[in-house]
Amino acid sequence: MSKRWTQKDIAKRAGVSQATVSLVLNGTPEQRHRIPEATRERIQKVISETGYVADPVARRMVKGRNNILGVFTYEPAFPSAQADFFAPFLFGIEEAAQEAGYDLLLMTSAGKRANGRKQIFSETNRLRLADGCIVLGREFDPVELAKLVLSDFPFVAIGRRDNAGGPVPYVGADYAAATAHLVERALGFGHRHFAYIGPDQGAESTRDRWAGFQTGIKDRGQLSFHAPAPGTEMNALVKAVRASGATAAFFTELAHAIPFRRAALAAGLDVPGDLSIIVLGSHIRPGETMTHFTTYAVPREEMARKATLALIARLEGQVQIEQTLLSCAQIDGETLGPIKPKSIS
Amino acid sequence: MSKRWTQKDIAKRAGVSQATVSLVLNGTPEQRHRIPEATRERIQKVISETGYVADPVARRMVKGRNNILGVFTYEPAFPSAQADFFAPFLFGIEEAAQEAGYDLLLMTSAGKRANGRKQIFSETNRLRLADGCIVLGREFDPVELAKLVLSDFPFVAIGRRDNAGGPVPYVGADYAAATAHLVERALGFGHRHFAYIGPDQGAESTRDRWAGFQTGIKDRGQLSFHAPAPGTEMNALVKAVRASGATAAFFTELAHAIPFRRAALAAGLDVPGDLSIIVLGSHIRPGETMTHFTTYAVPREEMARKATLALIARLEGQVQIEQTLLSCAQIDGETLGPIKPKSIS
DNA sequence: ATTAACTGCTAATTCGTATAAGCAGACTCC
DNA sequence: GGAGTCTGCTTATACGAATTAGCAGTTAAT
Repeated sequence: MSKRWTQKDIAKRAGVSQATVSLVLNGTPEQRHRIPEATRERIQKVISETGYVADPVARRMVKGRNNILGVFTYEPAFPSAQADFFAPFLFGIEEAAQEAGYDLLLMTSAGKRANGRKQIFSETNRLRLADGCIVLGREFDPVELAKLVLSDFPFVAIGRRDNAGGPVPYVGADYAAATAHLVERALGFGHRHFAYIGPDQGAESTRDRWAGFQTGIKDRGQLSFHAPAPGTEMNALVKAVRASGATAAFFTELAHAIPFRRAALAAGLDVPGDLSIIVLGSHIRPGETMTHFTTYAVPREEMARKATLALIARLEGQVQIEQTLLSCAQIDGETLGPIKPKSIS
Repeated sequence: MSKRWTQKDIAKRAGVSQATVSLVLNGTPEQRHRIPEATRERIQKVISETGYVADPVARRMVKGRNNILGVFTYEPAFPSAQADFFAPFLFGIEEAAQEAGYDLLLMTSAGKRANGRKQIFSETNRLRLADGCIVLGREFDPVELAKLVLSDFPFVAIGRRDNAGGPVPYVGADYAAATAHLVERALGFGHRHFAYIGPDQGAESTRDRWAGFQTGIKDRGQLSFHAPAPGTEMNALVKAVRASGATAAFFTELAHAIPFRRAALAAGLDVPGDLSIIVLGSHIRPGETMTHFTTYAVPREEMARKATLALIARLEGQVQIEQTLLSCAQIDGETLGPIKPKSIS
């Protein structure tokens, strides 16, 4: 059990003052130059004997900087259910942070309030241990976000965020454009009647998808069916969609599209011949389903990397607030195609 | 841009001294009792007006504790290739830390030396920001580990570790027992001649597997073929294994077993009828290969959770060093079975 | 011979908070 | 009416390193 050495201890053992030790360790070249080789060596010897390492906390007190990026996730990040959603973000953040020489502080324990959600601002808030932070999560509390914007604490959100008492710096995915593009393709295949299974309000990403869908349709097609969430009965949903006359169904959740397709096939329908299925981004690994749905890929790692770089840029002097949307790669899949002639009623 | 408020600022605005503010915030009930309601309210009002939050760094300077667990990974954790290996550990750590109210400091940027590996002890080492740490990685540098053991810094390793100038606290997987058990099953199916494709030395986990294999075989079977690493030519490897007379091939890497099986099938062999294939744990998702190999599951999340709890126990007073091995669940798979009669030469 | 510059350090202060010690005034008690 | 207690604070110090200012003693320059 070696004790925890301080500079004072080192100084005593080397027969110098604490300040000298500090100078040897961190002095500018000119300052160092004024300390003769012999003294420096003596101090270094004591340091390596003792294994002394400067206390980063004290260091940060003086310097005001830590080279630590905080990562705050609104939803608990790790319960494995969420893992596939959060992991790519974490990986991206980690990669960028590592390259820039920052460590990551995962604020997993942050205060929770009555409703079970975490909050950034609480008495036990340790955000400030970090130099800045990345904020991550599907839905943000607008009040907290506004507070964060007001504070001088540098942060960047992953995912587009509405203004919250000021512009929010973010790096997001361009759900709107990607969704509109899928609609465009469906139109190209002759589809005119659409179903949309998923919410049209809530988090920004949700609204962006809806908005992109609307834009895509414009006056060239029409929404025949809309359900914010699928009922428990997929067969009923398939029937309802068919009854509406829709030939292409857009899902916000892959998790819903999978059983829907299964039910459609079971009902003797051809996908996409009778009914096209389009998924608006997702976080389930493609490998886990056999079917290749037509969708787009949300560039999560890239978003995280860019967000981290943007945060670091802010920390290192950039004042301007960045708002970036990255485009999503289209994934062709096999669930969107032209309508089989006989299928047109 | 609100400035960064300190207790001094709050005190000034409330017309009291800094100490009073601190007392209101953290005083014992008796101390608080001595400050009248009116003053307390005045201070609280200023605090909520300004959004003041105590600087966790200064706090930690005084209190010496941080409620932060460091996570040090020897290999870079995230480049996606490694992701499937590290992610379960991280998830387990996160879960346990969150429950206990600790934040996580991922020391991703830790010093790298010439050979590209990271090291714990470097001048920029920020380990001490955390109260203790989890050390993670396939191979540890024994010198560093010894230093860590000698220092008074509390840590727990994930994965069994040899003594390093003293017992190393760890939570590991019982590779030896799990491997021995697989051999046992192979023996039960009548196999007597074995091939082992994988190293017999290196990291502890590697040696444990090899040791378990040896124990399993004892004098009831024999090692007919051994290659520390498969050559690039799988067809050649299949031939060599067959030529040796081995009927069951043990692989330390799923990544090698997959092409090996493919080559075996291509050569007209039946798996497991002619040749059984056994994998000794792996970190590739089962979903990513169609074949269900006979193997065992390394309980990574569980290991991480237990290690985190052990670390917290140490931080909170437990002196005794824990060394725990968790058993691995057997996965039956379909690549181990009895030898087809006609296959016996 | 005086000033200037250089050498080799040290003393003192700072960062923001927690906390022990203490002080002045009011009140109580015998 | 003096001691003792309680109230409502304040002052001072510590935590560990970084940093600025500066102090002796020596050497060089004019």
